[in-house]
Amino acid sequence: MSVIENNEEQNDQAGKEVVSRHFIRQIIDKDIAEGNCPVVKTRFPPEPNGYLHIGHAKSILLNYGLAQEYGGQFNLRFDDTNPTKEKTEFVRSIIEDIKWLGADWQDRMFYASDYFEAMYEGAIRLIEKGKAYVSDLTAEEMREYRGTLTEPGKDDPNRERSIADNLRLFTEMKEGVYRDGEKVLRAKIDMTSPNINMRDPVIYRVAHMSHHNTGGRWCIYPMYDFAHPIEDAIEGITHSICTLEFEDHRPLYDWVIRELDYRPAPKQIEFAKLYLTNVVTGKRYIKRLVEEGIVDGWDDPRLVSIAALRRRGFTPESLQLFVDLCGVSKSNSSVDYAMLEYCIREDLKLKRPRMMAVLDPIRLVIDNYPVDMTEEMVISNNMENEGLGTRTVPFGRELYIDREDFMIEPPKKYFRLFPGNEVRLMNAYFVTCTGYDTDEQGAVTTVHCTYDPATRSGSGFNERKVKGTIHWVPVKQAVKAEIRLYENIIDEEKGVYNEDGSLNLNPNSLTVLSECYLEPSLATAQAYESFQFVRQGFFCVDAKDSKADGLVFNRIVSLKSSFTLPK
RNA sequence: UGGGCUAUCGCCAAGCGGUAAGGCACAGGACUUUGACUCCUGCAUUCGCUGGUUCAAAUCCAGCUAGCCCAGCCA
Repeated sequence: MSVIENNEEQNDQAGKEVVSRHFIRQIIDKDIAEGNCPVVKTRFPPEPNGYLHIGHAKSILLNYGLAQEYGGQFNLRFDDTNPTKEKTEFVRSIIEDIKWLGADWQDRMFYASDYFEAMYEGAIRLIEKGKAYVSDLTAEEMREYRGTLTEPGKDDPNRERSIADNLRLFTEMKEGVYRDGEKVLRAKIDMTSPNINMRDPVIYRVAHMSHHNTGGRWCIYPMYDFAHPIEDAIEGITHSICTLEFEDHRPLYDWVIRELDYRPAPKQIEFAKLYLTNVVTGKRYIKRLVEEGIVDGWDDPRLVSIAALRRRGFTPESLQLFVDLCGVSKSNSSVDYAMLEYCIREDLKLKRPRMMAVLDPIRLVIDNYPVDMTEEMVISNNMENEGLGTRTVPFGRELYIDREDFMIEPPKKYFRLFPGNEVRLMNAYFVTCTGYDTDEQGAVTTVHCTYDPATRSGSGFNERKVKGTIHWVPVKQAVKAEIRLYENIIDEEKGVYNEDGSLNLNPNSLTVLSECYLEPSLATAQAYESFQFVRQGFFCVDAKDSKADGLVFNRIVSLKSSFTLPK
């Protein structure tokens, strides 16, 4: 007896989903267990110098998710310490994107520039401790003194300047006595360090420029390596999560925290960026695509900026699923786009109505159907989710069907319409093909059929079965629309880059179908609204180009298919 | 010829000394008013390589190899 019970218990254990804990969670678990961290505080610190893309989404959702999971706090902080690159336009778009993703910073949205005073005071303290000095070196000289990856650097001629002189000079820097580049403040660490970041890094520079947030109040600005740890410390961030390329900066991060005696010390943790295979995220490449008119903006549905994904029809939930499936680690990796496609299909599958739309129309005439008759077919919006209700679609003698659903001479295993074959018109009747018309070029224009009134959907007809079911739209009530089909903007066969560094573009990345017909209930579809078009894929109303009297849909993703026409 | 990091299935990724989770992709099959969904089934005798320690190694040690990052007054 006890053996059986024991087994059942083990089965229960095995049945529980084992969620593996990635390395960052393990670090936090340990910090909490050791009492180093009463509340977990994370942050997402974008520089407002561009649009967010899917890589940022991983970081946002990671930081926010961790705060949620541990009952802590998540801050949004604009890391705006370099006025030469930053614009308020980008803070606007970043806020919009993060909100849309669902990461909630509540009332904690900050600017690094809000802390300029504290940073300035920190710099003064460093100078007073003899840990920072003003340098007269030019940028070129600085580079020469720094040494190389394999050779140590040389001490700055100004390295032993007196504290009093440094204080005076730094104050003059702040007061605008010096031109851009004329003087900088350096941390005094170790010019022979094997880690180049520790070779007396510049921590303040002069820049006479208006800042998007502080305007003309400052003409000296702190460098990232000095500013970031201070920002984190001021906000009480416990775990400062960044990407791998900052690993070498951690000693400097820790140095700043230690020298300025910030407690408790925030901990920098690095993880691998998210890369998608055959996808471009580089700013300068996208800028070129926009300038050359190859895409219609940073939110072109073929791109992977958050705005583009939103416009294409991706949902926040699908991106959350995606980053969850990708995991968090320290190995550089590149995730298949197929994984993203899986996630959006998975999310939309039960949430969206399944409608009929004909992308490449030909006419189907039911010759034995009364000329003036119309039937109202009541159709379930989603057979797998009855909660989505029903709608009505008019059915008549003349319909549009997709060109692909008829062949004069079908290959083997083709079970759609061809002369003599019977198929089901989805949610309507069985029809049998009796003939077809062609134009002068021999292209099929109309397919002729007869229908069997006994076979109406829902009637319980059970005498015979058909192998094929095709979708249709009534000619008279159809809504005309434009549908845009997308492929990867990169030619996947050739890889992302040419030898000269240019992009390998796929000339077929956009296909515009201008004569598509939708069932009438789609006439009122609103921007960003999405649907399954049965047997074809998921589609979303384009927020930029769609009009009430000229609907435009983007194909988000096709349905999977194990059938391809032999060409 | 410096320093830092990484290496487990086609792609992600668990694993933390006790004998290779899971997902995506793919391939078969069942079901089907979406050639979809769902459901079954299959998919690493092996963990970059070579040695060593151990009763036992993907896990520990040593030595190699490969890839990524660093010489901004960018972040």
